[in-house]
Amino acid sequence: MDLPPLSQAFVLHFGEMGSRWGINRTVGQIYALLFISARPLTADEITDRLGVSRSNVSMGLKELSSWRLVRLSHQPGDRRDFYTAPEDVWAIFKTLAEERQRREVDPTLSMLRDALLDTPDSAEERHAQARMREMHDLIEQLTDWFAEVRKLSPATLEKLMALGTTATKLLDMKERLLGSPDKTATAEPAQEIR
Amino acid sequence: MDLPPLSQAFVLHFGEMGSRWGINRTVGQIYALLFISARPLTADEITDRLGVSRSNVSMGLKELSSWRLVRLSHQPGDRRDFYTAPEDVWAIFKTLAEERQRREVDPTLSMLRDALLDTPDSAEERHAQARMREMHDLIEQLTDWFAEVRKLSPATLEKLMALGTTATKLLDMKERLLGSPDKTATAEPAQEIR
DNA sequence: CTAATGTTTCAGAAATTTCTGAAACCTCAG
DNA sequence: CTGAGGTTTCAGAAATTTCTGAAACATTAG
Repeated sequence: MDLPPLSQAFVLHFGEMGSRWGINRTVGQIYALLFISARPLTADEITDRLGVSRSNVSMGLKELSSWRLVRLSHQPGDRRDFYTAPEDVWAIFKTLAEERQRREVDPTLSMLRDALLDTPDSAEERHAQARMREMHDLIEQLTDWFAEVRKLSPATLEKLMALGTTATKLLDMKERLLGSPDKTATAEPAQEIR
Repeated sequence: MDLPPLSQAFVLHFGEMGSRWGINRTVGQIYALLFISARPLTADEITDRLGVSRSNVSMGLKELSSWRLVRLSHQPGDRRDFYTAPEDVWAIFKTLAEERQRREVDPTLSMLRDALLDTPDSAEERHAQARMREMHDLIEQLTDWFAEVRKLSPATLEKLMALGTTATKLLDMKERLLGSPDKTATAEPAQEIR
């Protein structure tokens, strides 16, 4: 690997973390390299800098494209493909969240939905199905919420996050202001913190 | 594998998804089985029901313990260990979020912090470091926010989530009500949606 | 102490995933 | 059409991860 120290540390770390993440070492390294690069890189440049095989890089880039984490660009008078990581770190995070949703959550949700349509044929199965319903409802709720959050602009999102602990106070405030709890407050008001 | 149809479908699905998740098939299956089980199970019962080796189950349970996703219990006059998945799906989700934070995010954050302390020795490295700072700041912000959110009671959390898109309106309301933006609104007010 | 009953560890077998080099495959300029 | 410049595919090699059975290691009842 042929990189200056800071960059090298970053790239190596992403390679290692890759495995905890479900992407492989090379893919992690390619992404890291693109992320910190000041300009678009060709597949060959990536190959040289990382010291892995050309085909490995080609597959890695394909994988990253399928995650929509790299963009392709071209330069006049050059027909090679140049790759970039998107500038906006917020956008990157959103993309990541969307893709993980699609790959890791949606299939489970759909399996659960199917399971909930079936008729359990024993007491045990009845209990199992009840648990599945709990899980399904939680996941669905989280999913919907994240989808809403992802729609917010970075600026709004930052404000919302900056609120942090204030969130509760804000909720209280809302309830006081709007008077009777609306559909958003169907949870039992007297419920204690568990 | 010796399970009624609904349960089997659930367990198999979790086994498969396991790989997308960074846990292995057996661990996924063990957890799924415990999750839908109406009563605590012994390691041997798990072994029989899943049809995998006893040692594999032992290791799987150890792994799940390290994730704090199973609890140990005992029954009078029996010295075997009985395992359960926590009842509360919200608690499960929180645990999962905390562990992933610890294993997947914290190491990166600490690497980034180190990198930001170094002095870049070229223009390229300077740019790389700037990108790392962007990433660091985003991750830190998200991390802090999630930590706050995790502190909320399930009830509050549900209310907050039920708000969904209303959040923005609520924010506006708050700013109107409280007049001048406080420390929670340091983001430039005029900033546009990108 | 010894048996019985239970759990964990570990080295190697099996399975899976990743990586490579070579060949196949574009696409376009001339 | 041809060949230069580029990318992708693919079968097998290499590496990693998972799984197993056997042995080691508790713990407690008698």
